[in-house]
Amino acid sequence: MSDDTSLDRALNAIADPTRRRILRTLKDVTTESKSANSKIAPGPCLCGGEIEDRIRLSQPTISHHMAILTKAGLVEANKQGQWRWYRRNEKAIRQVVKTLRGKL
Amino acid sequence: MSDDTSLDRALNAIADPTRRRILRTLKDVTTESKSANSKIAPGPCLCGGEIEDRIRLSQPTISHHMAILTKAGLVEANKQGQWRWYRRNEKAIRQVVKTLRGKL
DNA sequence: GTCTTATATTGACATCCGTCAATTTCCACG
DNA sequence: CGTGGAAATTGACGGATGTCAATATAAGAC
Repeated sequence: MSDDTSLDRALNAIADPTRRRILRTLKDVTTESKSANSKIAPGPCLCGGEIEDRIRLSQPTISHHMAILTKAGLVEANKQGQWRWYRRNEKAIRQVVKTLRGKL
Repeated sequence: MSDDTSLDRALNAIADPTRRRILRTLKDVTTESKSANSKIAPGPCLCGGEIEDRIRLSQPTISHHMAILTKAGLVEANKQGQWRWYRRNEKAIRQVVKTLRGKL
């Protein structure tokens, strides 16, 4: 996949406010140390339902956005049983900013 | 205008490939030292017609994109007679990258 | 197997967006 | 004035996009 397409996808993903909220939510959980109400809690991850709870949009909508963020490489998904744990791909996110600084 | 709206507008502007081409075209002219075929050439600027020539899209389309880029603050427009000279707003562009690094 | 829960997919809807042709506005110059 | 060129605006069109309800799929628990 060409680098241009990659930047395209990343920028498209980032341009949507809801998806930026999701990325931010995924980041906050890192320092938040999710405990009680968390369903399993394998580190700085959130599953779809938890994201749904925090973003307050329908489950299909969240699923849709997570697919876009994943395809853009900005988050990684880890399937574990019936859950999918989402984690930010910090390296990819930094790379977008870096590429932007050069290509803009 | 809120900072969030500002980032929103900037990201929206940047997310479109054509507008990124325009920004890049505007940057290239800086080192290109436009001479012969240039109509007036007041420094590192391009007028609408010149951008139209290089991007190869219709005049209304270019005008549309320039309005979006200008509203986002990424380019500045300087009206001079019947021409409008467009220049990159380097400070604003750097600011977007910086804000992104923090807010993403 | 059946039930329950988590996620994905489908289909529909309204809205937004990029593009162009046609027209209008603005402005310099005879 | 009027003419001509540059840019903005309008209107239309097709395509993409965000959202949800309904349904389907997957997978653990009983």
